[in-house]
Amino acid sequence: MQTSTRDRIVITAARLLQRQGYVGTGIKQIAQEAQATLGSVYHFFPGGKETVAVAAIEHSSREFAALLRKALDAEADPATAVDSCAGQLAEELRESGWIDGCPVTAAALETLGTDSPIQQACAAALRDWEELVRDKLLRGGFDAQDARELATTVISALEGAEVTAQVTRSEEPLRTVGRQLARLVRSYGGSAQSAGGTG
Amino acid sequence: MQTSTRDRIVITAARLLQRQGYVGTGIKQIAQEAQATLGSVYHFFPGGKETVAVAAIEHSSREFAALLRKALDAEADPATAVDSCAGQLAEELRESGWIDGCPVTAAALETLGTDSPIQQACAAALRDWEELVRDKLLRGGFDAQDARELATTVISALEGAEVTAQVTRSEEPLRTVGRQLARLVRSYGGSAQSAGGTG
DNA sequence: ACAGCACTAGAACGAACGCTCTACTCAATA
DNA sequence: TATTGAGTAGAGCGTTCGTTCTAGTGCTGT
Repeated sequence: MQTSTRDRIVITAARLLQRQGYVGTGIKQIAQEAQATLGSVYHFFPGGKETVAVAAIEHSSREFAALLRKALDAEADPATAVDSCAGQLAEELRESGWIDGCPVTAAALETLGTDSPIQQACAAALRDWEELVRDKLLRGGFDAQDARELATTVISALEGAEVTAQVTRSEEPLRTVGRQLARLVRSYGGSAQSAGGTG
Repeated sequence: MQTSTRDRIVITAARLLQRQGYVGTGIKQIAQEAQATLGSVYHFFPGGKETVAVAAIEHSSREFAALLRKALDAEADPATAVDSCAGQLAEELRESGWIDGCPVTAAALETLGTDSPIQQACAAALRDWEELVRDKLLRGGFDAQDARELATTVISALEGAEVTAQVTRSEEPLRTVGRQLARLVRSYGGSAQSAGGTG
């Protein structure tokens, strides 16, 4: 077997959580689709379902961060890079049949009232992604506060556009939001080297 | 009793769906919190859980549309109106203890693979809300295509900002996104120069 | 009075849930 | 050979799920 049983469980759980949410995903389903048994799942994750979910979300978070980092680094201009991110998300979403969206949103929304580890893992993921965008803007010469506000906006807008794209089964929301975000970023100072400051 | 049993079921289901999603909300819980019995629920909704959910989402959609319309109409300038919307959402979110977010996102994400009536109701809700924003922009003198793209961006960004605000338990994402959206809107042909009094 | 209807009330069903439990395989050691 | 520990395998626990079912209540028209 190429991947270990533990890894297969985490990867499968991540995919199922992304598509069905926390409550909608059963331990038995995870075991079955990971080609593992119930005993194996509880062997590697004595903490039960919640522990599996946290590991899965952390895995998804790292995976999405890698995608984000790669897309951001591929373009020198931050505005173009943000637009490129949206395009990449649109492409992957379409290829998955509109089901593989943001890996943490579904799980996050289901555990809102609680202060569960799942909730915390989702919050950490959002924070990490936002930081990636913020750093890209800082490297592009943006003012610290502008970079922070733009990063929040970019991540939130991409998040929302992905949901909209999934629900409407169309790339258009992501494409449109990508364009508008690029325009917004460019409205600060115009090009890569100048610093904004209209705040 | 002031409200009818049917209405209590729909309103209760709407609130629970918003907070717990579709899978996480049980028919028995709906009945109990609506002070109705299982028999009543199945009397009014012979189609079962899915029928209740669709009615609840349609209710939430109308309710949110009313809030949106009111916030948009309160300001003449579209950019200021959008910012005001975000502020209103932030306020209500904080007051609810960060649990009453977008009324359809959670349910939408759980039924993505399917072409269930729930999915369609969520898609219709998003479309309606976007149309409200688009009409506001058109009344503000915006070009048709600009209005459409901006409306998509505004709804998506607000959607995402609401989720981010819920997860991080902070108004800041909504406040920030509101400011940035206003800036984006203003970047099209200046601020409220045309169509001051729209009534 | 009585039939008819809208609605209330909740017991009960099969299925699925998360989780625990015992039994097993098998390679590595002594 | 015997023992040990990691990992596999799945039966079965108690609970809850969505749904169905029968029984009963209260109001209306005749």
